[in-house]
Amino acid sequence: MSPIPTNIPDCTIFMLAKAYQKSHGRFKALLKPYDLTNLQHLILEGLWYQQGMTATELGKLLVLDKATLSGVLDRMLDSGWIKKARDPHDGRVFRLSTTPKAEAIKTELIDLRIKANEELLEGFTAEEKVAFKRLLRDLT
Amino acid sequence: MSPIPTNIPDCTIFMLAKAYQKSHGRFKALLKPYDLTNLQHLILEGLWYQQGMTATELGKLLVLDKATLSGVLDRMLDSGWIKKARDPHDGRVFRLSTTPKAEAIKTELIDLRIKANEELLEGFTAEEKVAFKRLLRDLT
DNA sequence: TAAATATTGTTCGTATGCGAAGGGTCTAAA
DNA sequence: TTTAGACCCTTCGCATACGAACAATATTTA
Repeated sequence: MSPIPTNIPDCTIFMLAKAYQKSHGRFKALLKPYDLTNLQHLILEGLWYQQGMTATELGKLLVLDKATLSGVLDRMLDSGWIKKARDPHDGRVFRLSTTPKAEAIKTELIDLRIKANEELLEGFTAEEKVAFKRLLRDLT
Repeated sequence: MSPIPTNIPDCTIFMLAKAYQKSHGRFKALLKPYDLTNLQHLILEGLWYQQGMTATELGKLLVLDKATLSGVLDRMLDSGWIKKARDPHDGRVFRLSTTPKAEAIKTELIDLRIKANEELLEGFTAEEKVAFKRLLRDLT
């Protein structure tokens, strides 16, 4: 990852995009051995947070478009990470949950995410970490 | 844009993704009247910073993959925002520059970008703005 | 100079990401 | 109970994003 030139116009949107790009790329590399994409990992974490959600609920939790979810859920179904089950009370809905294949590496993946976050912020002091996370949250 | 739930695991990568998603979406809406995407706008700003760059140089400045650039540059050529000219000294290279169509709204677009950045950070104090931008830059 | 290597840009494959349209299902109003 | 509206999911279209392979061109090396 190249460093960003310093004499360009002041643009927080751009800095945000590049900070995201960098953190995404690093975590992507960490996930590669597991044959998981960042989005697929995020969906697993979402289901570990709450099993049995519908796609709409999952989309609200993760702030993702349902059109984006539709495709990735299919691929995760094919690759055996998640299950879909029709809701007996609502024929429109699928209930989503993880499979044993996902459960088998659950703690490993969560540790990996924690470590990736720590590495991302390793250059910050404890105060800077707190401040940065608070400001980031205020942005959303 | 839905607010992010507060009781999920602490994940800066996710917060960064959502902050980027939000700023990207807002600026996207501002750019829509001009028939420009965020990436196309970014490329125009890059060329306004320095005209005559090659695609590789532009990619280094904006931290973008050459494969990503190849497609968007073609579309911007077709829609008349930029020009390509072969370098007389290096047959592999195209020199990129903006067209009069882009120059005609240059100040308007730069003002729009400045305004979008101000709106993004409008909830922050002056000190918070400085701190956030510094921490963001340190991340990259 | 000739061959090996490096650089530039394109193309392909795969995976997001989202707006819009559409079909199936549920709910509520008439 | 019929039906209009709301809700859920899928599909399509378009635009990123990037790794890998590739052709054309430069540069370096033997």
